[in-house]
Amino acid sequence: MAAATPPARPTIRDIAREAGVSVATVSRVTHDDPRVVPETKRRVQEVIDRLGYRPSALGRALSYQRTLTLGIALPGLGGPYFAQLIEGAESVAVERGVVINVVGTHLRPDAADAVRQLAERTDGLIVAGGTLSEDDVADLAASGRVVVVAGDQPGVPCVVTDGRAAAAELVRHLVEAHGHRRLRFVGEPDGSPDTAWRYAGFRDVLAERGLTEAGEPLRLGLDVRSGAVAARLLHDEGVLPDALVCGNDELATGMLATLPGLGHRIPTDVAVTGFDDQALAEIASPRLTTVHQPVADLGALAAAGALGGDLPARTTLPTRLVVRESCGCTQEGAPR
Amino acid sequence: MAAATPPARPTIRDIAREAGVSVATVSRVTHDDPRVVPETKRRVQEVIDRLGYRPSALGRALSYQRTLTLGIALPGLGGPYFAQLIEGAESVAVERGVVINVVGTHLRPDAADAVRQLAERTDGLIVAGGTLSEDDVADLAASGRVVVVAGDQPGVPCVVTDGRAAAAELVRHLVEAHGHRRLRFVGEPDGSPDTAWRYAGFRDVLAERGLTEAGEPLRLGLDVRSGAVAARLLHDEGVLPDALVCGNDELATGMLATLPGLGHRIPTDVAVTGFDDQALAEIASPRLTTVHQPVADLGALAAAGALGGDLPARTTLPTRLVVRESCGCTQEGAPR
DNA sequence: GTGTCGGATGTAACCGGATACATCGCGACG
DNA sequence: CGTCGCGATGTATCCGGTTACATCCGACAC
Repeated sequence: MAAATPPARPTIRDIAREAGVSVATVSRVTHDDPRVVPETKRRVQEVIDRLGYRPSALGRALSYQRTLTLGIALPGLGGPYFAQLIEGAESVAVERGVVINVVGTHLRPDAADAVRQLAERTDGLIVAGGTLSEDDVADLAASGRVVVVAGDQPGVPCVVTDGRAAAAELVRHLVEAHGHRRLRFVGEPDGSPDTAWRYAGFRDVLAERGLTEAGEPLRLGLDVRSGAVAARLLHDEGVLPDALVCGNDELATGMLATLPGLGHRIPTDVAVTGFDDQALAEIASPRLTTVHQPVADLGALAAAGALGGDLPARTTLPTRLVVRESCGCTQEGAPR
Repeated sequence: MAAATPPARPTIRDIAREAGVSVATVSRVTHDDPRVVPETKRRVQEVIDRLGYRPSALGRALSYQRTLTLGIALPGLGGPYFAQLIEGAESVAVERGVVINVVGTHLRPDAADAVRQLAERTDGLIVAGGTLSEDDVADLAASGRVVVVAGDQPGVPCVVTDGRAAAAELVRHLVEAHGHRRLRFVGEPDGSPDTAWRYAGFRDVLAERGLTEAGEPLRLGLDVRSGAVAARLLHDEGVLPDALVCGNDELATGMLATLPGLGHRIPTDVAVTGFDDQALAEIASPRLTTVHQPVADLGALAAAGALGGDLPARTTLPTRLVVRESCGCTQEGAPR
């Protein structure tokens, strides 16, 4: 039997020696350089195939001074929001022959370090809002790396949606179309800049209408489970507000799933709204009134910026209010 | 005014020159080598700080022949399953001072290539089942890379759960405890090995009991939206089976959300089961009967294997049947 | 005074590629 | 027949680190 060869990866010099040519010629063959005469090319290619040679990405990167990689740093990998962001970025990356590397930081005590590591191995970096402190991002940008923030940060190119205005539009719908006056926000404004802006928009409208919040924001995470927790919390408080404005769709879905079991009908007893317009929102019952965000477009734009170079300091993409039934509108779109 | 220095990253040689020492000394300082005399160390450190020098990860990796990075290749980044897998892996990675890089391939025409690229830059690789063809994985492993498959593949170290046995246990519950005889599988068995095993377990029990499938598998994706589609499809067929065995929780949740609206009560008219026991399963209404998988443990084990080295050819982690209400059991856990 | 030893630091090679420039060989042309 | 030009290939250097080994120097012992 053939002795199992220790699978040491051959280097370009191994190939050169074995094929009786110079490393330059091997490199030319791997780059399809037309200057190599067919016969030589064939011979080299044969050796490459036989030895299973593949140029080391590391060596290449060092020499090119480019890694052909785009980095994306996110707080966590859960949730459709980030998946969509990545998809958007991926579409651009594929076009440019670049591969995407993602890191999630929310489990890491050394988040900033992990991202720096990533930055080190990529040509450009997309940092999602809330992944790092502003200082860390600024630091990164200052160290000569191309950084784009999907979210909000002065001094660094950003791609954003106007969450504040979007939330305001949503809340205005609740107030104007449905006459709700006792509104409560669900989500942790201090948890992420996005949530903070949404909360700000929420408060804008209350102020505008001379309303007061029906209680402190319910400071919970942005996941389904937190929605269930929030529902129980509210139920235990006794009296529910007219409407619950949730930080995102998952949170809202958790409430949608839990409130009816506690005897609160939606939207009759209480209206619920989401944010993001994810797949869930359309499936939920009642279907969720929410704000559509062009998340994939954000990702694509950020990717183009991070790879291409010049992006204006700030690009704002439009959102769209999606009125379904959880706010109290009918299937046909009429209020109540 | 100081002319804005072009933010070119200083190299180790820049530091050496500026500090009046050799590159070896600089390297020693960055490694906290005790052989450097304090005074020298201080001087070098000062220059490092002043110029903002950070050793290039690329250069280091090339020299070390290690990247201190663990790669994870997944089909897509959506869905809680993969998020959990990554979390499990991350816990191990953090311990070992290794950073994780993730790539998703489902949007890439050149999936195998993208993963190879990743392999190139990492010390070990976790490939989720269904990400690549078996050939591609074998190829990768053959090229001297440490590869662990989270899923099923002969010839490569695997960490798995026994999806076939788990599915069988689930289906047996439907048949024995609830007396369901007309069962239908929802999901695309050819779509991923996991789904294939689950379908196999499903068929095992049917065969065992002399039952026949109540129709072909509904070959759909594993997401919420597909569940909604499946529900409509079934409704349009007219007569529903006794029980729907779904490929995962998301699919099941989609059905849970859609069937009632079409006039089918769950579990009275039709039982529905999921797979994976994700957060959704507990929140859904009715709460979803499903199979708990130790996904994070899988991730952790795979990471340990990919980083540490020797993992047995195949490690199987136990699953647990989680009986809730969507199968027809009552809250208290009694059948019907 | 000289030999020895050890600690601090420097020199140079190496990791795996890419590539500017040098070299070589050959046909064409004056 | 010498030379020029050009196409094919080789040589050597660089990318940014690490590190085995060499070197230098002062202290100490004899």
